[in-house]
Amino acid sequence: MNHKVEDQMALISQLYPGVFTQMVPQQGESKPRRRRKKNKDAGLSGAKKRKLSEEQVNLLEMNFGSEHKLESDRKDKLASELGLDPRQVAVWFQNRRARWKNKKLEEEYTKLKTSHETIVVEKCQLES
DNA sequence: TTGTGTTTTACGACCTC
DNA sequence: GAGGTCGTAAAACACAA
Repeated sequence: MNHKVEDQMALISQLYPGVFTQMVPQQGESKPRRRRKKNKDAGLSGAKKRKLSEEQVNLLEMNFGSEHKLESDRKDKLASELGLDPRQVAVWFQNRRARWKNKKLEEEYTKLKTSHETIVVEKCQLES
């Protein structure tokens, strides 16, 4: 899929070793993850995966805007407001945090890349 | 159409507190 | 143990050819 973030982190850590050591634990010899069983959620009685409505997403976004983490109470309240399973709300927040983190990473990468390019230009000017 | 790339929803494995 | 991240499967969607 999308390897942009990995590329960015590779470049950043090349330029600034140690920057991501806390965010990116070394997974060098990562263990193989087990494949998920297909359509295990028989709880939904064969229901297909459904996109959330615009209204639901809007309310979730509003809540995410005010607080990125979700206490049990707030999760249950939100879920009943949205007519969703609390588990769906929790998953939505997990995925939203992941997207937010990627976005931040991308911004950070752009900033670092720009400043790196500026420095390279300055260096060339000084050398010439 | 349909083949293909991207986004979204959902879950398993593992980690942390 | 509950709830977090990470990696990824699979459905949904967008869209060029």
